[in-house]
Amino acid sequence: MLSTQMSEIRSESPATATSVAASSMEAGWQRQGKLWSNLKELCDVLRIPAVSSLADDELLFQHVQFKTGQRIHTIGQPFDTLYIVHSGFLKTVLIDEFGNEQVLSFPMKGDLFGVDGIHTRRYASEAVALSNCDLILLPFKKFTALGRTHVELEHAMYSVMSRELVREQAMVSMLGALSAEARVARFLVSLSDRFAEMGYSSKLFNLRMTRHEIGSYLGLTLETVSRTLSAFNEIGLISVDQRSIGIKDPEALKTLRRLPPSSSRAKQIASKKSKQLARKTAEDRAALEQLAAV
Amino acid sequence: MLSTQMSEIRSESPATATSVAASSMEAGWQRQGKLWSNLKELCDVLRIPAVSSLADDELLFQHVQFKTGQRIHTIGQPFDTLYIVHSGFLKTVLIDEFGNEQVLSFPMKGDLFGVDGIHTRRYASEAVALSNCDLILLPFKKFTALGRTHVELEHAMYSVMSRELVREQAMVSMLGALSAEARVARFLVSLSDRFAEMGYSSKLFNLRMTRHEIGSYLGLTLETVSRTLSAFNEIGLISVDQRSIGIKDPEALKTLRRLPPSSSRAKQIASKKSKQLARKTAEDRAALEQLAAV
DNA sequence: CGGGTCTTTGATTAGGTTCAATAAGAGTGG
DNA sequence: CCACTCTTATTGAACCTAATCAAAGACCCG
Repeated sequence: MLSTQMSEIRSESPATATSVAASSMEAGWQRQGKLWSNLKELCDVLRIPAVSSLADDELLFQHVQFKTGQRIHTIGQPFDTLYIVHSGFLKTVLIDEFGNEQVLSFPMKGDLFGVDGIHTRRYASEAVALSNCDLILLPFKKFTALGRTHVELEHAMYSVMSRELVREQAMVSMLGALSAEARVARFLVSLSDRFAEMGYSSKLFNLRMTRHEIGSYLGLTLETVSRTLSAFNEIGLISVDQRSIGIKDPEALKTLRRLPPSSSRAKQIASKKSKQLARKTAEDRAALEQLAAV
Repeated sequence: MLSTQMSEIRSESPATATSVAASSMEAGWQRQGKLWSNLKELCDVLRIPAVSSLADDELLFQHVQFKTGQRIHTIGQPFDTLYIVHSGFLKTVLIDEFGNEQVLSFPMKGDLFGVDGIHTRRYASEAVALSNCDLILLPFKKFTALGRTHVELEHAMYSVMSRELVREQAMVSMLGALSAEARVARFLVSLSDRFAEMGYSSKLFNLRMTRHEIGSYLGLTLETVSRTLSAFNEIGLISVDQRSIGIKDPEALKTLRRLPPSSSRAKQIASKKSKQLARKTAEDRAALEQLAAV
C-alpha cells in the first residue's frame, strides 16, 4: 500500500534507463527522457562551487520526472534519498491530526528537499509536484560516501543544509512578527528574486500555487491573501490577474512593513541601553551590523 | 571590537586547561573547572548512539562556561565552531532591522546550535545564556575531519542537523496554524518533556525565560502569554506563580487546540475526497499515519 | 529600601478570520 | 463545440482573537 504509488511513479524511469548514457553537455535536458547528471551538473544546479573531480563521468545521478499533482514522497515513508529540483515547482507540506495541510516550502530549481527524513529515517513531510518536474535523485548512502572522497562536496552539502535551516529561521521570524501585508509583500519579492536567479522575468510571472497554498505557507487565510493582492494592485504596487503577477514597484514591496506586533518591543529594547545582563549589546550590535550580511 | 567579548570569555578557559585531563567518569562536571570531554561523552550528551572509537581519549573537546546574560556569539560574527549544551539554558535570537528580537529557540542540554553559521561562514543568529552554562566546543573543522574517520559520527551529525530542521518545521507549522492558547499549551508540554528527559521533574519547574521571550518565541505578545497562563491556571490545567510552573493536567494541555484558523480547511479537505490530482491522498494517509511517528 | 525589570490585569481597538455569495477558469463529456 | 461541473479566486459583512495602551503590583539586586 505504502509503496504503491511510488512504484507506479518510478516505473516512468525503469531500470533500462541505465543504458541511457549521460551526455555531458550542459543542461542536456530532454523532454521526457530519462536523464543522468554528473557531479559537475549537480553542483551547478545546487549553486555551489563545482567539485574538482577526477572521474566525473563515473558518478552519475539519476533523474526522475513527476507530473503535476504527483506525490514525490509522503509522511512516514521510509527515507533513503534526497531530491534536488532540476526543473519545475513543488510544495512540501505537513499534515496535522485533522488532515489540515501546512505548506512548508515551495522548492524550485536548485533546491534540496527530503532532508527532514534523515533524522527519523522516515520523511517528516510530504512533497507534491505543482508542475511537471524533473528531479535529481541523490541516494543518501551514495551522498555520504561521496562526502568522504570529495571534501568540498561534503562541505557544500553541510552548507546547503545550513541554508535550509536559515531559511526556516527567516520563516519563523516572519510568521512571528510581520503583518499580513508584509508577509505577502515579502513572499512576492522572494518569488521575484528566485525567478530572476532562474533566468525568468522578475517583473512578470505566474504563480504556481493557489491562494490557499500561499495562505497556508504564510500563516494566513486564502481570503486575506486574495484581499492583500487586490490591495497591492489598487495601490499600484503590482498587477494581478489570477495566477499572473506583475511587479510594479519592487522597492515599495521590499520596504513594506507597517508597524506590526513589534513596535513596542523596539522601544523597550531601545530604552534598555541601561546596565543589564548583556550590557554591551547595543554598542556591539551597531558595529556588527555593518559587517553582518543580514 | 568584534572579538573583544569572545576573547574575554574564552580567557576563562586558558590554554593551560589543556593539562586538565578528562577523567572518563560519567558526567564529570566540576563546578567552575575547565573540562574536556571525549567522544563518548559528546555522543551521550547529543543523545546519539555512542561511537565505537579506538583512541577515545585522544580526541578531547573543550568546554567553556558562560554566565547568565553573556553572549556566546553574535550575528555576523565569523563562524568557526558549533556548540553543544552540556548544562544550562540559552536562547538564540534574530535581530531585525529595528532592533527587535525574535527568539528562535531555547537550547538546553543536548542541543546543538551555531549550525546556521555554516552556510555564510558567519553566524546568522545570536546566542545568549539564560543561566550559567557549560558548553562543549565543537570546532567545525575538527568536526568535518572527524566525520571522515568516524562514519557513524558523521551520520549522527547529519541526523542532529536534520532534527533541528524538523524542529523548525514544527515551529513554522505551529505559528502558522495554532491559536494562542494552543501555542502556549504546546510550549509548556514541550518544556515539560525536555525537563523529564534531563531528569528533572516534568510536573514542576521554573521557566528560565521571561514572558516577553516566550511571546517572541511563540509569535505572541507578553500580555497574551501572561493572560493565557493565568487562564490555564484558573481552569486548573496548571499552577502559575511567576516563573514557577506546575503541570496539573498534561493530557488536557496536549490535546488543547480550539478550532483555530483552520477549522474550515479541515472541512475543505475532508470534502475533497473526490477525484483530484493526488487522489489517493486520503486512503494512503490513513495507512501511513499508523506507521508514521508524527 | 529604592530603581529597574518582570508580571498581571483591564479596557479598547484593529487586523484578520469566518461565513457567504458570486464570478471566473479549467477540464470533461455529450 | 458548448454545456456542465469542479476548482479557484474575488469581494462583502459580521465577528472575534490577539494586539495595543495603560496602570498597578511583585520581585530582584545593589
